[in-house]
Formats: sequence, C-alpha cells, structure tokens
Amino acid sequence: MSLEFNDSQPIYRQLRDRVVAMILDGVLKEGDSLPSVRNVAAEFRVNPLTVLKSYQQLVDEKLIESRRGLGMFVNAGARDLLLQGERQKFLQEEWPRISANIQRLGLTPDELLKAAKGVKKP
Amino acid sequence: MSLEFNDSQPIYRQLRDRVVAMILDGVLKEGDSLPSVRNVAAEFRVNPLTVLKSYQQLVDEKLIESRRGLGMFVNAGARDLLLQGERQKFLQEEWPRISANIQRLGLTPDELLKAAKGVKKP
DNA sequence: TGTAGTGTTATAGTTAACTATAACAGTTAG
DNA sequence: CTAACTGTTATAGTTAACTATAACACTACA
Repeated sequence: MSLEFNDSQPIYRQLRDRVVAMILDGVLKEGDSLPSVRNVAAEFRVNPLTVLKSYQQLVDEKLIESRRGLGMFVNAGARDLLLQGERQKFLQEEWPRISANIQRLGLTPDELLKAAKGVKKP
Repeated sequence: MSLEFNDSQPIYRQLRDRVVAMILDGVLKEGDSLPSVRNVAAEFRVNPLTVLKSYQQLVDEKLIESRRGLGMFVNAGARDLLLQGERQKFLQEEWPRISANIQRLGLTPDELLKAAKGVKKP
C-alpha cells in the first residue's frame, strides 16, 4: 500500500481516524477483528509501536477491546458511540473553522461538490 | 486575549493561518504592518521564537516581507496570491477528506449551516 | 509439544516543536 | 545621542512523536 500520511497530524492519530472511518463505513463491524499491529505496521512501513498507540487510543475510547494472543476486536455499540461522539466533535470543533475558511476563500457549493471525493451523484 | 490553540497543529502553523485569514478578510491590507513578534508573543503567552517562525514561513511564501528595525509588512499582491494558492490547497488536500467525513457521519446541510460560525443569514 | 500468530513491554536513540533567557542589529523619535 | 521600538541570532533545555531492535506473554492449532 501507499504512504498516505499528512504532516498535519501525528501518524497514530491518522491511523486511529482510519479505523474510525472503517467502523463508520461498516467495513469493520462489531465483533470483527482489526488487522494486526504487525501487519498494519508492515503495510504502512511504520513502527509497530506507533500502530499500537493508535489502537490503545481506541481502547481508551471503548471502541475496541484487546484480547491478548488473539487480536483487537470491535466492541458492541462501537458504531453508535461514534455516530454520537464524532458528530458532535466535528460540528463543534472542526466545522466552524472549516466553514469560515470556505467563506473566506469564496468557494461555491458547486466547486465543493466537484472537488468532493465520493460524490453521491456524479 | 485567549489561549486559542488546538493541539491538532503546531502553534506556529496556527499563527500563520491566523495571519492568512486576516489578509483574506481584509483586516490586513497590502503595505500594512503586522503586529510585532514580541507583541504577539505576549498576547498569546507564547515564545517570541515561535511567532518569528510563523512569520518567516509567511516570508518564504512571499506574502509578507521583513524590514529590520521596522517590522513585517504585507506584500503587494498578497491577497491575490492567497486566493489562488489557498483555494487550490483547500480543495485538493483538505476538502476531500472533510466531505467524506460529512457523508460518513450523515450530517445534513441544515445541521452544517446551524453549526457554522459566521452564517450569512442567521 | 512446538510453532506461528496475536498483544505488550523494555531500552535507547533521533527529530521537531516549544520554551527561557540573553544578546545583537537596525530604525525612528525625542 | 539615547531610548524605545522593530527583527534576528545564540545557547540550552524539555517534551512528544517516531524509530529500531528485542524480548516477553498469551492463544490456537497441527
């Protein structure tokens, strides 16, 4: 795979966000096992400790749990938890800054739609 | 003033973005002098070197210039330069991730409008 | 039993960001 | 000329993030 990391945020947080996205998108369902620390580390050419750190953050957030010798597993209710928490976090902490930026740059809804990634109706 | 820094990005980049916003908003016009390194450092309770670093980044981007003994000044054409560069940067590097997130969280235009900061028609 | 897969811990080193403190260098107004 | 502003450089220390390497602990399965 590719080396797809911004310098705008630490890798472990980007990895955490990636798993969160997979849970929200239904790629990872409750009870599913996460790709192993070593596998992810190899895939992204990153230190295993960095991956572990991102996983432990998710454990702290009660989104996944760790079973020694087995792997990390998505908790029951993880997606619902995320839909609550992440929505609020996004609307309160990110969106105000973003929307101010959009206005500042004079970007139109049209331009934004065209630049969006997975547009519903292309 | 307040201590308004995210932990999501280094302070010197947030300071840089703040100046950029002021130029785009017309608060700082071409030829205007920027608040002095020491003043900004005092205002935000931050080390002068951190402020200097953010200003030097702006110098590198040809947005401002430094006159020793006098201060830092907004370059001619700075706003136009920004309107070009920042728009492209935002649409290509930030917006795809953001819009994917919005869809993922199932946020509606209505919710977004309500959560925006400086909404045009409240 | 042993092997190969999990998570976890230990040790140690590099780099970037930030800090404190101080001094140097140029401009302007009194 | 001096005082009070500017930007700039020097020195040195802290912390967080990331890295490399290795070992330990647990589980499943042949």
